[in-house]
Formats: sequence, C-alpha cells, structure tokens
Amino acid sequence: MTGEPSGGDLSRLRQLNSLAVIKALQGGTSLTLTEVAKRTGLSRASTEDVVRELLQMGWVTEADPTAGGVGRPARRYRFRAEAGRVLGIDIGGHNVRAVVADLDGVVRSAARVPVTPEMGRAERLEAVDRAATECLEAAGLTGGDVWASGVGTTGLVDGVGRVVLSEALPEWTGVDLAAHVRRLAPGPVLVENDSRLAALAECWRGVARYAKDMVFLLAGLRTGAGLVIDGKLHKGFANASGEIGALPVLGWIRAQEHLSAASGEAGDVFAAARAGDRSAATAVRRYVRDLALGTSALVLALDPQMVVVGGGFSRSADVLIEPLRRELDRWCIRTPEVRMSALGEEGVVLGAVRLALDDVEDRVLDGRTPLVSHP
Amino acid sequence: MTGEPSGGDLSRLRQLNSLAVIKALQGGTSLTLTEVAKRTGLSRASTEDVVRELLQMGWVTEADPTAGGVGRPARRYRFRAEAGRVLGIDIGGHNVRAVVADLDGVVRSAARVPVTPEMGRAERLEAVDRAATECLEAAGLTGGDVWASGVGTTGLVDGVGRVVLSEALPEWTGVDLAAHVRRLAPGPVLVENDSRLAALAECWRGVARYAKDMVFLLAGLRTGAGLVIDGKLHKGFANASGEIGALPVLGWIRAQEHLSAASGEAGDVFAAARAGDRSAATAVRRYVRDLALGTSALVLALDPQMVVVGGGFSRSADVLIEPLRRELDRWCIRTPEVRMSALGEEGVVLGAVRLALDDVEDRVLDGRTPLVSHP
DNA sequence: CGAATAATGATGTTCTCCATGATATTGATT
DNA sequence: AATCAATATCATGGAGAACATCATTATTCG
Repeated sequence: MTGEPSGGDLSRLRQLNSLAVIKALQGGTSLTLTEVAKRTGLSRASTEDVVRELLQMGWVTEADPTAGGVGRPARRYRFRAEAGRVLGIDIGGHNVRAVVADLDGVVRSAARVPVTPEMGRAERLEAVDRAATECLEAAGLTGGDVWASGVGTTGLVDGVGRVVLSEALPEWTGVDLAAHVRRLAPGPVLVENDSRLAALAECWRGVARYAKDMVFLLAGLRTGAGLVIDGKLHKGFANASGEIGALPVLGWIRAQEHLSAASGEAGDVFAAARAGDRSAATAVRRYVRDLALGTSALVLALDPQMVVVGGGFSRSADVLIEPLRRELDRWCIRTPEVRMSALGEEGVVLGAVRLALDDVEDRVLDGRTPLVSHP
Repeated sequence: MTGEPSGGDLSRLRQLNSLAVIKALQGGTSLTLTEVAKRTGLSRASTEDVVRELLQMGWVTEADPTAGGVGRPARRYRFRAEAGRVLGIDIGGHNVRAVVADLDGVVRSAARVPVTPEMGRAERLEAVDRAATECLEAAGLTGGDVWASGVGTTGLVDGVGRVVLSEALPEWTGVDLAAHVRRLAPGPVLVENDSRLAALAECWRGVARYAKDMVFLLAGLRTGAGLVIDGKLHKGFANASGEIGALPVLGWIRAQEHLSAASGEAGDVFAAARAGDRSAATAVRRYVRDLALGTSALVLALDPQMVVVGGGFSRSADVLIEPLRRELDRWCIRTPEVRMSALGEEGVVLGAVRLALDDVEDRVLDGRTPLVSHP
C-alpha cells in the first residue's frame, strides 16, 4: 500500500546516496564535504567518495573556497546546474512564453510572443515555434540540448499530451502538443493544464513553498483550479481534476458575468470598485461570492493548508483577497490561509519548468538514465 | 519535492531488502526461495541470506513443501502473520465493534456490543471497553500483546485522537479516544473518522482494490465521504477533508429530509420505492439528486477512478446505484465507476485494522522498531 | 537403476561504507 | 619566526552485503 523504496543491489545504495548528495548540493549554494556529510548522514569518507564520482561525471563542480575562518580551508562543491537544460512553454490566450532553465530551475533565457484569443490553431502553434526557437537561440542551444520540456495550456489535456477539450481557444481541441513540441526539442515532452502548472510553481518558489496540500485558484477571464496534494500535483484518473467549475450551483460559470455586466473591461471593474463606484463594488462582491462557493467546495473536500489566488485578477488582490477570505469563512469548517500568487504571469512557465525538472529527476532517480552528464 | 528514498548504511540496504522479502511473502501464500528471489529481484543467494535472518527473527516460518513436480522439492516459506496482533474498533451509533487481526489482516476474533444513538459518553465508552476486552479474551490476548490499535468514530477527529466535533452522538465532542483505548491496549492508538476508514477498507479488500484515487460515499442517516488519493488516505491539513456536506448548496444537509418526509423509517422508503410506491419513489429520486450534487463536487474536484457507496443505505443499492450514476452523468465531465461497498457494516472495523497495520508497517519500515518478533 | 531436473550449500569476489590515524594547510599565539 | 590549535584531506584496513559460480543433494521420470 505504501510506495516503493525497494532495495536491491549495492549499486542501488550508491545511487541513492549519490542522489542524496545531489539533493543536498542543489540550489546554488556551495557546501564543504563536512557539511554535505552532515546533511546526508553519510560518513565523511563515503561522502568524499561519492562526490569524487559525481565530480568526474560532471554533476558537481568545485567552487571557490571561502576565505576567513580558522583551520585549513575546506574545498567547496556545488551542483553543476549548467550540466543540463530544460524548456518550459506557456501557451495562453494573450501570450506564448518560453523559457530555458538550468537544472536548478534558474531561468537562462526567456521569450514572449503576443497572440490573441481569437487566433486559430496553426497561427498559435507558429507562435509557439517562434517563442521556443527564439529562446533556445538566446541560450545558444538547439532543441537536442534540452533534456525535457514542459508545456502548459488551457483546457483538458490527456496523458500523452493531446488537448482533449478547450473551450477558451478556437481550434485547440485535438492538438497534439507533445508531438508538436517534440519536433522542436526531441526528448520527453510533458503537457499539463495551466492552472495546475501555476499551482506547482507556487509550491516550488511561490507563497506555498512549505505547504503540502494546497489549492490554487486561477481567477481571471476563465476560472480554474490546480490541486497539490501531499506535495504532488494531483492529476486525477483521467487528468480531469480540479474541474469544479463544471458544477453550475458552485457559481464559477456565472462568476465573471457579474463583472462583464457591470462594465466593458473586467480590469476596470476592480479599479472602479477600488475608487468607490457603487455598482462596480456590487459586481465585485457578487463575483467574489460565486468564486468563493466553488472554492469552498474544494476547501471542504480537501482541507488544504493554503489557498493561493492567481490569474489575471490577482493583480487586484486588495479588493479580492480579504472579501474572499470572509466568504470562505461563511462556508468552511476551517478556513485555510488565503494568499495572493507570488509569481503572477510567470507562474505557468515556471510550473512548466518544474514539470520538466521533475521528469528529469525521476528518470535519474529510477536509474533509467544513468548519472551521466552531457558536457 | 519527492519523498525520501534516502540512502544510508549497508544495513539500511539489508533492511529494505528484508522488507521487500516480507512484502513478497505477505498474504498467506507460501513461496519457494526462487520465487521470492524472482519477485524481489534479488539473487537467490542473497534471498536465502535474508530469509534465514527473518526466519531466525520469527518474521517468517517454513511451510509444508508441495508434493509433485520434478526435481528436488523446494522449501516453502510464509510470512508469520501470527507474530503480531492489532486491534480494530468501530464506535458507531448502533453498534460498537472490535476485532483482533493478525499481521496479514486476517480477523482472529470479533465482538459486537449494541448501543443506541442516544447513549451518553460514559455508557458508550463502557461499551467500547466491553467489546474490546471480550474480543481480546476470545483471542487469548491481553492489551499488552497488541502492537497497535485503530479506532473509527463519527465526527471530526484531531491529530492526537480526540473527537473535535460530533453532531451525531451526544456528549461525544471532546472525548479523548486515544487515551481511553490506550488504557485497554498500551501502544500506539490511531483514531480516524469512520467514513475514511471505510474508504481505506474498500481500497484494501473491497471493490476498490486496484484504485489509486477513490471517493467513498457514506450514505446513511448521516452522509459523509472519505477520500483515498494516490493510494493513501487523505486527511487534510487539520484532519477535516471530505466535509463537503457543510456546503448547503451541495444538498447533503437536506438530502435525508426527503426520505424522512416520505415515511417514518428511512429503510422503508427504499422498500416502498422498490415496490412501486409513487411518493416513495419521488422521495428517493430527490434524495439521490441531492446526494449526487455533493458527490459530483468531489468527483469534479478529484477525478477519482471510482466512487464506492457504503453506509446503511447501500443495502438498497438496486434503487440507489443506477440513479446515482445517471445523476452524476449530468454534472461530471467524466463519470467514474460507481460501485456498491463490498464490506458493508464491517467496513469501518476493517479500515481500523488497516490503519493499525499501516502504523506497524511504517514503524518497521522506518526502522524505529527493529525487526524483532514477539514470540 | 540411471538420467534429468531443480533446489540447496559453500566459496571467493566485488562493492560500498565506515573507523581510525597520518598528513596537509591555515590563523592565532608566543 | 616558531609553535600550536583547528580543520580538512588522504590513506589504510575492516566489516557487511550482495553476487556469480560450482559442487552437492533430493526428487521424479523413463
């Protein structure tokens, strides 16, 4: 019933310990052998052995020793994040973003191509190509250098990277994004729904960094949700989790209508409400009420530690967050922390990067890819 | 972001391999060394070594060799499930059940003490004592022989085994069940909500045996839910997951009222509906409609592989399941399999046993309890 | 009764980790 | 400048675990 820490060979032990050392070293900081030994729980001697091996394979490299301090200065080692690259892509209604990141998830180059919600399939895919190649070029790479790619898009995505259903974008249902991106960057391509990727990103480097259970709320022209459960993105049996908006009584379908009824442009309504416009304030109140209903359902179902609000409207956090919290209080047994997204528009791309990195780590961990660097 | 398969010592490797062998041997079947070796992926020689050690520690024992077949007959080994015992208790409105099970989860003795929903705290706890001692005695054990206990009760339970809130039972809020049961059986006591335990049980030996994501629906005088996500019981940050019933629009609050309005006794309504009574049929239809609304919220949120219906009303599956399925179809993007509980009234106790067994396995796995048997 | 078959037992090797002590490099102290 | 204290690196030997290989043993089949 539990996972599979399954034992095995002696080499498996070394593999696990190598991985532990890498994990300790990851994140840009450089450490001395003694520090690594302490973090991994290994003996100093073994740590040295492991590090030597990793050094030779190109996974770690020596860093500058720090001056000062008594005694012989220790050598410092750091994870060689530049050993590999991943590609992250966010295909939205208004923008296509692409970034190249290193193995620490640090963005090395980025590109953005504006698109419109009305664009057809071919045009949008062409924008994807442009964004990806532009940012690969800026990083001085070709597609072959990429170890894995993550792609975020609106709509439901199946297990092999095809868009099963997209209501927001025309001609988008049925696109085989994995195949398309694989043309640009051979190697594993992982496609996910954008709300989910934004959720992932918030758990990684956003406000939910230490939350194991978290609900991400995409509040914008569309309303959506992404769930992180037990530290992992929850996909569901057919990749259709978080689609609470489909239930009419929970209000997500009609939520935005309150805003568009009050004014032409949605962003204006929040500004007007902030300025004291009565009808705008009413519209926002109604919007929040509907938003909170669906959110309460998620919160009651999952009892997460935190709700993170992202999406276009999260810019108007000042008139959103507090009312939302109050509405949640009405329904929830225990109202979780409600916080605004820390990543804003970059959330989805970063989540795509995380998705790709997870894949890389999984493959290294499973030993399917032996720990060999591409120098 | 992933778990902690953290490496370590050589002894750690042995520990993992021991565990793998135990897992392979668990479940009553006896295996030959070669079979174990094949299942664990270890070499025959190492398997032999591990098994010898486990044999000596009392975790496995030799079984009768099977006759027939060419070649030297192989020795057969089996997990010594009788090496330890766990206690499972279900404290309900009408019955208190207790069972003693071995490490394979096979029930060795059981006891049932009838209670009434109106009983106060002292009386109900006294029933718990009676059920537990009766079934310990029947198994020839004292509380000290029990390695861990699992307890199921209605209501919200906190992390240390206290009932935080119970609406169904009088004087029940605030009981420290863990402390109470620990008096009977020292050692770890784990307390959980009954719906959740029933969910766990269905995933273990019920109809959801191979489902990783599953929603259990408790349909009875109360309505509740238990969630299994990624093969594990989902508790939530404050142990309050699955409480979707708190949201009025989702109908669980008013669901039963349809039934009680139609007739005095709930069970009768289903019977009457089955017999063709028009008003009873309408009541059932309304009940199912409300039940489905909350269930849809759970299904849309989680996209589980399966919905299992348990609780008192699941006896009337013939007039429940199919209409429920149809109603779910109305709202859900992908309607999961809907099945009736296979365990019925025994579900909660079995879940309690599983909870206790999980604790035992975790402690063995973490090495906090060295693999030492109590002979 | 011998041949084929499959399990068991024994031996030696290799891999990995660890403990211990020797050696190196630096800052502070005399 | 010489010495000391502190810390890090290097080297050696030992123990535990897993594995490959081969000889041995217990069956059944012909």
